This record gives sequence, C-alpha cells and structure tokens, in this order.
Amino acid sequence: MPELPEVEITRRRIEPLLLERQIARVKTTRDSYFFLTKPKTLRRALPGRRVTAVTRQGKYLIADLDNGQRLLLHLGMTGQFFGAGATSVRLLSSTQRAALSPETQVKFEPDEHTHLQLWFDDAGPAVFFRDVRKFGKVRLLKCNESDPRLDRLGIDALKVSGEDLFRASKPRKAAIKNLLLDQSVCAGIGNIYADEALFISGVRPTRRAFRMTRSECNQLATNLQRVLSRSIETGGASISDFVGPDGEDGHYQDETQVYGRTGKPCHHCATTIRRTVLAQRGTHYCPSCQR
DNA sequence: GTTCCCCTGCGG
DNA sequence: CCGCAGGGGAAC
Repeated sequence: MPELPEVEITRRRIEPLLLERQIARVKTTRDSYFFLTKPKTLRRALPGRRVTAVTRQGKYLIADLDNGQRLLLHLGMTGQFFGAGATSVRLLSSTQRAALSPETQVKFEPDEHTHLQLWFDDAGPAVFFRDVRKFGKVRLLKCNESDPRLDRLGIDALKVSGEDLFRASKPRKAAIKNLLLDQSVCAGIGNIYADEALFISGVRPTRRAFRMTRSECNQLATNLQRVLSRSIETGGASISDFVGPDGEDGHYQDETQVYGRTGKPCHHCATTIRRTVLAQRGTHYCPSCQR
C-alpha cells in the first residue's frame, strides 16, 4: 500500500488511539520475516508502556514509548494499522467478502495475518497491525538506539526542493523514476506518486536523470508536493488493501492521471496511456504529454 | 547499475 | 496456469 500520504494518514489517525494509554497485553503471530525484533521480546517488553508520540520518517512510523524506547513500524505493501473498532471489507479476504451482503458491517476479528495486537488496560479499543504479505516490519529500539533504515533516509518528500533533485540527478544515468524511488535521495515517494508527479511535470519516467534540467527539477519538486498533499487531503489511495486506522477508505485512487490507467485515454490529450517496467515496478505514462 | 527474493492473494 | 500488486534489501 503505503507511500508517504497513506503512512501520514495512518500516523494522524492512529496517534489518538495510542497516546497515553497503558499497554496491558500483547499478542503476536509466530516469528517471521516481519519481526525485526523477536515476537517474544515484544510480548515481554511492551506491557506497562505508554506511547507518548507517533512520528513519521519517509514511510516509517515511530512510536515513542514512555521509557525512551521506540517502536519502529513499516507497513510494507499490505500493512494495515488500525483500531479494533474499524469495520472495512478491506480487512477481509475476497471469499469472506463474497459471503456477505453488501450492507453488512462485521466487527474485525484478529486472524493469522494480524501480527501484532496491542490490548490496553482501559475500556478503549485494541490496536492491530495486520499484514498479509509480511513485507511490513516491526522493530523495538532501545533508548538512543539508531536504525540503519532510518539513518539512510534522504530528505522528506514533502520538503524536497528542485535544487535537491537537480543535485541528485546530475551524476545519475539511471531513469529519473528510479531516482524518485530511491529513499536515500528523498524519502516517502513510491510507485503511484512517482508516476503521477512525472506525468504532471511532463517528464517521461524513463528519462535519464542527468538529462533533467534545473527548471524541470523545480517543476517536479513542486508537483511532488502537490500530489502528496492532495492525497493526504483525500485520505490517501485505497487501491486494494489500504484502510485508515478507523477503517475509512482513502479516495486518491479516483484522481490518478496515469497510475492504473494503462490502455485508457490520457485526461489531457486522449492518447492511450502506456505501461512499461522500471525498477521492477509497473510504470504508467502518456507518450504524448511526457517527453 | 540490474536481478532476484521475501510473501500471499486476486484476477485474467 | 500465469502475471500482477502503494516495499525494500541483498546479491551479482
């Protein structure tokens, strides 16, 4: 799912569900790729703790704990971080969905994909982290412990300037889209927003980075901010898995110009949108508007 | 730089 | 059956 806007939406809406509540009980699935910190360690360390803040760096969420430790979370491709009260068909498999009448609202019950369950000592809702593909990550950092994943992040995509992009582009012969996806250059951009910002900027994703002009880099930086901010405004993009912590869908998927529109007419010039592959990702562009 | 892999599910 | 999917890291 999640790129910067979806992670930011998750941060804003999960924070009030966590702040100043004492964790009473922690349930996990068995150890897997998902757990950078062993599940047994989490079950032992988290009870008794309170979250004092939730921040975001690129696509990572960081929950500060009241003892100075920090919980590092990444949603991967299919991560869902939500309150127990959330009701959304996106929390169900398609077979489960098919068995339901459209109006039914089913309370979510933790399943085999619900890798982390935080239960509190008050009457409020539990908080769950579910991730079908297990590309997500959870790690408990000790006081002042750093993490190489955070250390290598570049400037946040909401703050990147045209000059930053221009400087990073000069020595690169790879495609500009690959540069945008490189989290050490600029943190938070993923496949959807790279394609969308390049479309608005009139730049083809396959363009060699060093061929970008200063003015195109300025345009690109502006359009990245525009696209990311607009997506945050609309609650993020709910393409297949993303739900907000309250179970709400985002709506940005209804506004994409090129992403997911292969074979459809460009909204600007009606030329058929094409799909190619860059950095192992489906890449969507208008061959007429983007040069 | 590419290429392959992690994992599960959906849709053609 | 096959290809595809908002991610990222390690190995060539």
